[in-house]
Amino acid sequence: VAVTGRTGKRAPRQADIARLAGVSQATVSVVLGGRQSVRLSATTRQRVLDAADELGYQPDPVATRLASARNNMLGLYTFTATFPTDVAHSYYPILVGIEEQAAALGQDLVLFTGASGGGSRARDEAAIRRTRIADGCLFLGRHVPVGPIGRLMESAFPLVFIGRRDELDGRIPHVGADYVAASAAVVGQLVGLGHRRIRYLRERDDALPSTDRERGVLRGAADAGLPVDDMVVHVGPGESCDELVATWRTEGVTAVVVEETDTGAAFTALTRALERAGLSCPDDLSLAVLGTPPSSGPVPSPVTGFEVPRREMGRRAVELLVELVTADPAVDLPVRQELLACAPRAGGTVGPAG
Amino acid sequence: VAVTGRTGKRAPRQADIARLAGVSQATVSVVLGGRQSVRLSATTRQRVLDAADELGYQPDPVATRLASARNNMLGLYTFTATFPTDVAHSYYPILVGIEEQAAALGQDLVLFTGASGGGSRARDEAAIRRTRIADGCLFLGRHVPVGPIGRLMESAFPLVFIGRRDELDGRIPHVGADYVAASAAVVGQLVGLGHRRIRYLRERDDALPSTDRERGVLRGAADAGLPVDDMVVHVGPGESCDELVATWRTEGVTAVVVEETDTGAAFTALTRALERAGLSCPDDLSLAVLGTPPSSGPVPSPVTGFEVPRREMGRRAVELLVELVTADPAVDLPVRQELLACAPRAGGTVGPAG
DNA sequence: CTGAAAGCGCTTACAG
DNA sequence: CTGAAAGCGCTTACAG
Repeated sequence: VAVTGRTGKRAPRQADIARLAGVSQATVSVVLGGRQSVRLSATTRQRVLDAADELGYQPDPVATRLASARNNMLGLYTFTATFPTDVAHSYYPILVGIEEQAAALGQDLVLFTGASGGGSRARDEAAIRRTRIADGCLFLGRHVPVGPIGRLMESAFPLVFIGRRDELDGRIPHVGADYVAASAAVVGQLVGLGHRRIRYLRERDDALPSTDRERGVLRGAADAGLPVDDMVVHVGPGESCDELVATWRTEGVTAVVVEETDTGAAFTALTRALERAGLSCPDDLSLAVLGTPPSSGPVPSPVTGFEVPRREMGRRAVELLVELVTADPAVDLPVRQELLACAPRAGGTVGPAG
Repeated sequence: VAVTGRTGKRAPRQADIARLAGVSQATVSVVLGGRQSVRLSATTRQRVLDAADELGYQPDPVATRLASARNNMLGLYTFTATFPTDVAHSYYPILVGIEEQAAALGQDLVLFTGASGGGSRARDEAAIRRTRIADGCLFLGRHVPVGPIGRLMESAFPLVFIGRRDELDGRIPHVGADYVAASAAVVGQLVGLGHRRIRYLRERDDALPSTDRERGVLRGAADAGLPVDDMVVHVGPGESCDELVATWRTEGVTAVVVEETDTGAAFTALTRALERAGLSCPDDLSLAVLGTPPSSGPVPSPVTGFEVPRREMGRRAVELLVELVTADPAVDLPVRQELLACAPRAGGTVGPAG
């Protein structure tokens, strides 16, 4: 009844193989599926294999998936454009890691672009629901639409977030970076060099990567017995840091730690202000950045701080997702959540306290 | 009989809506599919819509696809890793364009990583066959496996190559760059500045982007009445250009045009040799490059030449592919092949002939 | 105007 | 050891 939809030669199906080999279509499925649970005579098996080979058979992944088997496709859902034009430096290494590991594990990747439209709630819901076409899905973005994601998790659809998440009672599987430890270590390093008056500059946007870094900084300061009350300073989008820098000079601040985000706004604002004030690092002020700045601009490169292991995060997320996908659905796995260490970057912008 | 395969709450199906609205599942399909060919009473339609809304229905993309409708998924098959670590500069803008346009047209993207394995013929065949999971597929790479691609085309599977192709009797749909015209224009520019002794340096690997550039260079030279016999010079991978540069000096060569490829090998070899020889551009020698070099290295930036419109190629390829996918299969479209113009880049490495 | 049926190409219990 | 049947969740002619 249904129409082929296209002219041209049809791709061979299991039914074609069955006809050629003189067996039933179900037998073909068993042979090609490589299921040992069912035992077939070697000759039957070989006849099927030969017929499949002769016809150049390739299974239809859509049908395979609908029949509840696996697809070998992993989804990647980004809450913004997957290939950002201006923040390529941030996502790209993650994508490289994802593709690398997906290829290694024989998984194709579905990029769900639905989110890019910046759509309504209903569109988001539909877009997220659509990830089901894959065996499982990776999610990447600063914020989580808890409704749709919760429903996906309820239905036991395998998913892994890239970046730590604490929504949904902390049950969201993820691979993140240990910003807390890395940030605390940066402060520890400064303290070790004799710095006592340290400021932490961050953007206003509250997302976990930001609050984790702040927690780390405060922990590092507290561990060293430093006063913490006036340590954290915010800078809004588009704001200048000129006044802040001037204030710090009068306060005797010797080191500044700055947040690094996708946009790099805080870092850029700070380095511009330092340049305008004619201050150089580390001579006039020690500077550390909690991540990898897009380019150090006026400040000597590399800037002291740490590396976010983006590529490894991508790779590891794929590994975890494949584990979830291939796991026996009967057994309940513990929620998979991992934080990867951030390697320190020595850099040249930190020196002993004056 | 079949098992759900997963624990957890099932997502609502059309059958659930039908039960709730008191209609048949097929009617639900008609309503939600928005088909005007079938006319339904407004009340029935509304009841179905309400029920769908109440259940939070989202169609199963896999089932939709299997039932021979469209999928809104476009494939992207690269004959190497999709996200190259070292040649990111070359593919990335294409990917950006692809994603941009795919998102604009509501298409998801399937990245087929099968090729990355560097597999056998059979693996290639399987990997390429697998692209059928999408409504159509984009192909990206220097070489074409004509067998599998030919079979795909025979079956009327919509596909578009990025980059000009002349295989399969020139019937492969593609979006390329007009290297011939752009390369001829570069030579024309040099001639206009009085250069008569010009050399063209290229790599040995023969692919269409290389031969098109060479054709353009030779055409530009021929149009200007320049002798063409000793114009083209090859450099192998890893070879130095030191001797070439020395020879050119004795031959009175005043301008060199160099090929630009993914690896940038020829350009890099040449600029290193120029540096070692202590030659500067454009004072000692005019230099033009047929593309956008990864970074100009020792040579002043930007280098005179042209821009490959990679992002536009990606965008346009998606547009063409969607046209093919949505075309009425009954009517035969002409083979879609387009060459995009390369914008000239003035640069600062070309001057009047000494 | 609406519903029952067949089919997309597979997998998987189940019956011989 | 092998085959017939049901089912995955849809779409689409076709019959009422």
